Amino acid sequence: MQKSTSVHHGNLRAEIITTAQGLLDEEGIEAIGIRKVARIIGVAHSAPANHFKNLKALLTALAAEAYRELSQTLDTAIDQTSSDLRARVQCFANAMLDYGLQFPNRYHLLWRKDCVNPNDEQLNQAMDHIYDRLLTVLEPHSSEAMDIESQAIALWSLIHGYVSLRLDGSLDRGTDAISGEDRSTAVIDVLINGLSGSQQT
Amino acid sequence: MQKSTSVHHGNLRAEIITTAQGLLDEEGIEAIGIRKVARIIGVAHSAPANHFKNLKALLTALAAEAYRELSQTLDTAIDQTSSDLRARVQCFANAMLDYGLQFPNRYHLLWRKDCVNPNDEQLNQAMDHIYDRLLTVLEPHSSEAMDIESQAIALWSLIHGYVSLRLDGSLDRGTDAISGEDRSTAVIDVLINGLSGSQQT
DNA sequence: GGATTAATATTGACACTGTCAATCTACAAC
DNA sequence: GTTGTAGATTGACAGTGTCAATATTAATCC
Repeated sequence: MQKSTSVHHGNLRAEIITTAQGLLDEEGIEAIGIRKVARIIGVAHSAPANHFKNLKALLTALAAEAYRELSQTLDTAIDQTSSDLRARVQCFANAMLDYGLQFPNRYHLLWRKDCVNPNDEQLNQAMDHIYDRLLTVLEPHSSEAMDIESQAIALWSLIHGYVSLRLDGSLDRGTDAISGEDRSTAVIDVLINGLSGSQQT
Repeated sequence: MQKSTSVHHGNLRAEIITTAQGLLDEEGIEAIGIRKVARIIGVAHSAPANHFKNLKALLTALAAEAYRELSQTLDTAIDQTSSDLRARVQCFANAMLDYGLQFPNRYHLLWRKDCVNPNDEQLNQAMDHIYDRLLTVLEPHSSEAMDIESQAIALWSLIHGYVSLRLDGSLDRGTDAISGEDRSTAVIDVLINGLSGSQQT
């Protein structure tokens, strides 16, 4: 019953991830360290090696978890949405922005390909899942005038770029005449107008 | 005449930056280290401390230099452009993408706010300069229907997001039916259509 | 139940790193 | 020629990730 008495506490792996997530959220990616996590948990400095062969492996696990969270957030955001293109896209974008604002460092980790094992299975399929959701948002629109892939990439780029810029304060420079929420819908609207717009040679 | 004989070689600061840039380009940001740079140059491990009090200070200098390079690239790209909005925007976006493709790690450093002193003077004014150039691209358009700030932010977000995704291979997933160059102009076109598009309530 | 085997935690070591303090060197100005 | 100072050196300290060898626990088989 009292696992903590035993030297093998059985769920060390989970505890490592939880602790590392805490460090990530509060101090950033670079604050995560194998020895630091072990020290916080109260275990030998090399105990985590049994569960993660590398620091990179640990960070990869964190990134995979973050991807799953984001996927789930997007899934629930989309399901409850209307059949209007503008509403669907705004909903998707808002979910993405909300996640970034709530967990800035987790969001950053998603794109730190240098911290993460690029061949990781879970990670790649989580990315694919998100991209599929993106297509789900656009597909009902399905204007034959413009290829849907370019539209998807444009939307994905715009949202990711906007969230990134928001998170690292690059947009706080100019005098923001309008509030953050209005700004984000306005920015997304610019692109939505383009989605329905006429194709040009 | 032969400075190398003297213990003070006089231009150590420049040599540090050059060496660090080399490491950045070839091995990435995390490969840069004070001691490593000193070892490569052939100087004591603590010699760089006279010119950069921190590793962060060194990285900040590198980022400032990268910002200046990008600014200059954008400047020359814009000057030789027509008065057509589409052409101007495509030109701006292409210059940005080209810089990212040529120096991926320098581009990444631009957005690594955790590596860099956020209060650095040169850095901030370089960022402002780029944003001004962005407005220069859009201003002649000046449709009163939509506020130019949202347009600028949308464009900036789209370009930055697209370049980022391209650089870390996130767009290599789907079957790219069209070539990279055509894809990028198509993606930008989606947004340009939105810039001229009708404003929606 | 008792011995064996596999999983997991510990300890110690190695080669790194950034940063600080104290020292030494060489040049410049007075 | 002496002095002052910017710049380079050396040494130390507290960290880090990773590996190898050891010890301990848990599970499996006879």
